[in-house]
Amino acid sequence: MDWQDLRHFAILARTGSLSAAARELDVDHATVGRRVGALEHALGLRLVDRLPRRVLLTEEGRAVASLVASMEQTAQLIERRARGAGAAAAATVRISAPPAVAARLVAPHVAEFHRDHPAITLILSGATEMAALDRGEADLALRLSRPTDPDLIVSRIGVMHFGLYATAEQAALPAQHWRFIAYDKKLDHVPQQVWLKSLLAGRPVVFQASDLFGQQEAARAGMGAAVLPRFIGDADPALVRLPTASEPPARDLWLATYPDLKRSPALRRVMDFLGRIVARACPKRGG
Amino acid sequence: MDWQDLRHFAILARTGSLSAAARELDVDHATVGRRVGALEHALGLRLVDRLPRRVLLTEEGRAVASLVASMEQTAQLIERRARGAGAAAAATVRISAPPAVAARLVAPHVAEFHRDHPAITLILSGATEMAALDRGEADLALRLSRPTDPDLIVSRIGVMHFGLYATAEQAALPAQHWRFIAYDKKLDHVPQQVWLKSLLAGRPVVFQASDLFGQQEAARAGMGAAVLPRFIGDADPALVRLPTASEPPARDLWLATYPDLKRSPALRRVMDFLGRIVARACPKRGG
DNA sequence: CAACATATGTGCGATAATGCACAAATGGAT
DNA sequence: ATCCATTTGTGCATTATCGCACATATGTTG
Repeated sequence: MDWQDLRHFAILARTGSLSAAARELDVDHATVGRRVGALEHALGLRLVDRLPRRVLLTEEGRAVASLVASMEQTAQLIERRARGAGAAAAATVRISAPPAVAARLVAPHVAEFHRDHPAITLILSGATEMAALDRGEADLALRLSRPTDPDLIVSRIGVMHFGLYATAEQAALPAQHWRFIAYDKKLDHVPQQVWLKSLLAGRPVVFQASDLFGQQEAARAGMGAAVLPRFIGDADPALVRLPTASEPPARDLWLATYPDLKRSPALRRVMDFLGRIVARACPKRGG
Repeated sequence: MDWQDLRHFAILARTGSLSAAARELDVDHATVGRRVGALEHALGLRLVDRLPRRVLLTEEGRAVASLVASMEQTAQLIERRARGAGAAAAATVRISAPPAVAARLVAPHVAEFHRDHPAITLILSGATEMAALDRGEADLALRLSRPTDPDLIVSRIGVMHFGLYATAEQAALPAQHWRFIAYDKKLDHVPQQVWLKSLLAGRPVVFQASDLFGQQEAARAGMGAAVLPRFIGDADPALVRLPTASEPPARDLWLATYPDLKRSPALRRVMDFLGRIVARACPKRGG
């Protein structure tokens, strides 16, 4: 007797129709019908009378349904216990992410994570090298380039979109008077920098900063226009997004960890949390 | 969460190894491994530590195992209740079979059936027409020709083998002195009769009977050789089987009933019983 | 009374699960 | 110390299951 057949029957007994049970189980109504038929065959009993638009339980069906309901309660207990086992586990999880992502994307949400998982301590550090995982300095790494180490479990969890931002005052100037803020030369290969250079059209870079925060602060001070991730630029009330002649770049966000670490319930909770906030701030589709 | 994964885990928890659980479930050890792995993934927990020659439950595994044990008990209760529902059902089941099959194949075993299912009353009648089902005179029909009514559920449950039988005294006579016992002319189309006629080679039919019993009694009385089903001829100590120039015929045994009748637990019990005794007396292979 | 939404039933192709065969490792027996 | 029986793990071919599309029927609504 296949217990999954019992599960389908339990849901059918509760909902009264193959279609409703199918929706709850997220399978096809045909599957529910076949599964319950298989159960009837295995038990040698008729559990349901099939009518054109609903099913009725037979007397035997009601008897089995009351037994299988206790199995359903136990299964739900197992699932709750599994969730509890994860949440209750005291653990420390160390996250490494590019500084801007760490400070502006992750850090603002750690309070809500802590509220839901008080026993898990997060340690967040800003870094861009993959070595953070290798050196044992982090359990999870968020990165803008796909990690290539074959021993890592890697998943693409979002897309970072960019825009060009300045104060409203700067934005009101004629476009040929716009000034720009860039990274220094060692980051000339970075897609955002490449894009910024393509926009210059003879207009000057008046400030160079080695990190995004400096660029953002300079833009807020009216120095000029800077390329910022949308989740930063759109959230800053002092800045507006400028129109641009070409589409801004988009960069995938990757999450990497080691397989044995992934077995840890605490780490999985953190991965789920990062997946959710990245999905909100950096959706895979559209900007 | 797939309840069948839970079932595999329940057995693994009880037996301590993938191989032992596989034997109990009658599946491959690889299947048990995959199923338990799927459960671990669904729950986000590690339930077992896999060692080279055994598995150990983790602390979480022990917790889940104690919960799933109650599901196992409930499932066993459901199965026992299903068997009880079948066995306890008071019912009358009417069987129609060719007379020889009814009297010599089925009747000798009804005592054992009754012992196992005291609440089911069997009514056995000898008939060869399919109309017995149509007229509502029988619930189950055993037949030597495949029933063709599309509304019937039909299954081939055995093969009746035949032989030529006579007393040892008759058998000791020179073959050219052998005499034969046949059906009367109206059964000339029946395969056994066709075969018998093919064996005559100028030797006489000295007795004709309209039924098998008369033929068997005449053969026992030394009148000559008769074609009998093996399960009759081999079981008669007064008769021996004669060598023949050609292979005897074999006829399929078919069991037929109506679909709604088949849902009856009592009828299924009887069908199982008939299937077993026919399989023993008239196996599908070899003679 | 007609139309429509939703139910169950079924055949078939695609996908997932299983069994099989093999490899590697281990613990007990000799 | 060696050998053997039995374990777990894995790739691949085969088989079973599922989803999909369609048919039919029905109950509710306009």
